Amino acid sequence: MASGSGWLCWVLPMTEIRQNRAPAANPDQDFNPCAACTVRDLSICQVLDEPELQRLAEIASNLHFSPNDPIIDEGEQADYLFNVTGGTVRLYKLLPDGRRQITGFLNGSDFLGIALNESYAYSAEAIDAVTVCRFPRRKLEMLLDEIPHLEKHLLGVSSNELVLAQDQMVMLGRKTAKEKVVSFLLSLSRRQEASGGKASPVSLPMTRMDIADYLGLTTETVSRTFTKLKQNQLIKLVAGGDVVLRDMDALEEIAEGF
Amino acid sequence: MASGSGWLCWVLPMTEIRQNRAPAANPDQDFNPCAACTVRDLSICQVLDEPELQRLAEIASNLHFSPNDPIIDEGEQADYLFNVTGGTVRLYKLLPDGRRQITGFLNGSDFLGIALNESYAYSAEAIDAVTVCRFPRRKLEMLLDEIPHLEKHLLGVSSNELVLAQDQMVMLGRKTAKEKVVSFLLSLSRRQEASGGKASPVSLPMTRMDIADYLGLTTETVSRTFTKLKQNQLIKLVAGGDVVLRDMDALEEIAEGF
DNA sequence: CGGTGCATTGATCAGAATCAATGATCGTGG
DNA sequence: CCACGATCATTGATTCTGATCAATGCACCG
Repeated sequence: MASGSGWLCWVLPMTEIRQNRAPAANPDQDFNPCAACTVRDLSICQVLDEPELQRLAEIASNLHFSPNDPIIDEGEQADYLFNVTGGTVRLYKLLPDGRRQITGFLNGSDFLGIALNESYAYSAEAIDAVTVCRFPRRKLEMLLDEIPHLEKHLLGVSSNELVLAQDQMVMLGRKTAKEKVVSFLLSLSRRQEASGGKASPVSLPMTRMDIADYLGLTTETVSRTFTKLKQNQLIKLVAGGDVVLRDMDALEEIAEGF
Repeated sequence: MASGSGWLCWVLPMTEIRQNRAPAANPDQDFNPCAACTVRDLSICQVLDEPELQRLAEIASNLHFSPNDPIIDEGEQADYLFNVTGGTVRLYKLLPDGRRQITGFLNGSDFLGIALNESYAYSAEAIDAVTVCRFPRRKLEMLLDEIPHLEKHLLGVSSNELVLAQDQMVMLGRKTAKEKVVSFLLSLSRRQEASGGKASPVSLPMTRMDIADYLGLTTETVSRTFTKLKQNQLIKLVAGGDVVLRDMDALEEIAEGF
């Protein structure tokens, strides 16, 4: 989910993060929307120079979605790739009887649709108000041929996702409910930090049901686990559904099963 | 998870082996190996022409491992990439208290090490007698720059792995023990077919413990589930630990949770 | 206000884990 | 060649974590 780490080499020139640009307003193709992009230096665009960015802008459109809007449907023809520029997205797969597994949450600067198959391997929905940058797949592929270091970067992103997927497997297959919930909170915390925020009040835009379907649990178990963590002074729930992590070290140990 | 499509071809050896860790690893005889490669047409070598193949052969070494030999260790410096050319490999991650999650089984033509940062994200061990083709990472990186379509192919392989990883998450998070075991047998079956074999007597080189650690179960539960499937005439255990799938359609339905 | 989601808490149940014993298979050495 | 030990698989008895069933609480919004 987190983009950024390189594969064969670190292609990322870690320019400092410019946080204060205004969000892209209603975008049209008559100016370069990337210039105003708030996640540009965190996303795949960080490896592009001005002319390249211009090329990309020409094939991109900005879209936004309201809570629970579908963004892509599993099995649907994969005509577009996306870059999330704001809000939070859930990716999931369903079993025929309705059981759901959420495979990841995306937010600002995450790339969506990297699976370059004919059809999408999972569904994606907006959790809150979401903005994305959308690229027609065919055009992006052509662009990739012209910008080899972009392709290399995508390979890095992809291989990083693979590492995260394996952590996720350990979590789903071998951790207890408590360890799962704590791991989840810590991963959100690290993610917030990585994108320039604070580690501690972790924001939880998703519902308990989303969390449960991500962790392979039920809402009740997630809720009970939160309650126990509160009782143990390890977390605190505050306004807006945010969670304060009160003892990072203790939480880290719990997450790894010590 | 049968880590997807194969990658680099069975390019061999000649370079002397700098044996840093792997036991029982001997270089093969020095003839041009690609000609005799059994997995070449299944691997990424299908996109290479003769000169390119030659370049690859020059940087490759052939190694083999005995059952339970370590191939790579999680956290170790990732100096090499591998292509499995024979036998079966288990990939796994451990929690500090020893709980193990197997994230995939690799065999002929599978690539090992694609999810790669500076250090390996998981450990790998030989399950049975394993042969691999090993590439120094630095040299392979240089080669990638010269062969762009190899890099593109790699992105495809990587994104395919991601799709498989997501199926694995559904399995671990939302399937019952029975569904897990049946899904596992079917994935092995499909894999055998894809590499030119028969769908039905599925060969199981790994132990019940390996299967359990792959499915997020215990050996006892795996064993009991096999027994129940036998009783229901859905499978039959035959000599050599092979499993006959007696009713594909019924098994497919069970695996998807209908 | 009253309704509609969502979250929390409680009581009970069930599926898989754990604890424990027995069987089967295989490799080794006497 | 057989006996022994070691490893792995199977089966049984019991426990326990997390699921299920059910009710209540809470906040937001028309």
